[in-house]
Amino acid sequence: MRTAEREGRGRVPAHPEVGDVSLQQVLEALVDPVRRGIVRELYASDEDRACGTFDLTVSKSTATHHFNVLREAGLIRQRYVGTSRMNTLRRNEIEAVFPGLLDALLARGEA
Amino acid sequence: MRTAEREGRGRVPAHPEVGDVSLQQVLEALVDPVRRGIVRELYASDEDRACGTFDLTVSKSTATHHFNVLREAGLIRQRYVGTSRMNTLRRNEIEAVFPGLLDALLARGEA
DNA sequence: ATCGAAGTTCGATGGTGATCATACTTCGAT
DNA sequence: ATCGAAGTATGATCACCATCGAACTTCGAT
Repeated sequence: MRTAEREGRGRVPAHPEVGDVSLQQVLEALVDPVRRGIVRELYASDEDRACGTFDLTVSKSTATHHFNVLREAGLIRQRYVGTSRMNTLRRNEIEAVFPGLLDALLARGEA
Repeated sequence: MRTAEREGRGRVPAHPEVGDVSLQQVLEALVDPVRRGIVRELYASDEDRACGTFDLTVSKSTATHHFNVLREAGLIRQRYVGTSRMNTLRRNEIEAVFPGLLDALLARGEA
């Protein structure tokens, strides 16, 4: 198999199993308001979203950093489509491992 | 009224309304594993607990700092009894403002 | 009135993480 | 084959925060 490891540009980035991620890591990911904003947008839209389509207040390189942190915490799944990197919330997996967490964090309209 | 402001040593420390605390502040309080351990013990015991009775891995001065952070985030209530400072979880108030949050964070046996 | 127990206060320190600019890569479109 | 758009990599900077020790305060008990 050759194509399985590639999709778009470069290697497919590492996506841990949500069950292998510690609560500590998840909280460290979600304590940042920019990242919580990303998760909130994904939670609301329920569609693939390219990194560039988010309403972010930080530079592109910082945005890349935040998306990486979210992916490594098992919160989002990323894949390439052309030059765009599409993002989805791993909602069901998160709910299975951390039941109620996303709802509790996103319930209020807060950033 | 004179005694209302005093109870045990010094002034009664400031306890914000939970509704006035931002989710950001609550998360910043709960992202620290030592503080989450304190909350977990309070959640399990459901009784007043003196600071010194907790199973903490840090020095006394650091412990004081952590309890202060939790109080200022609206998560615990503190009062003096003799030289001891007793702590309770503000469970109902937290549940009213951030429903499901404590359960989601403390569900797993994780620190 | 003394002593110890329980916390507090006060700097100092060290590590971590968010941020940015710059340079670079990769892809699609022309 | 070139160009621009979308992101990535890298290195630097900066602020914040957890941590500690040492000195201090306050209270109850003797």
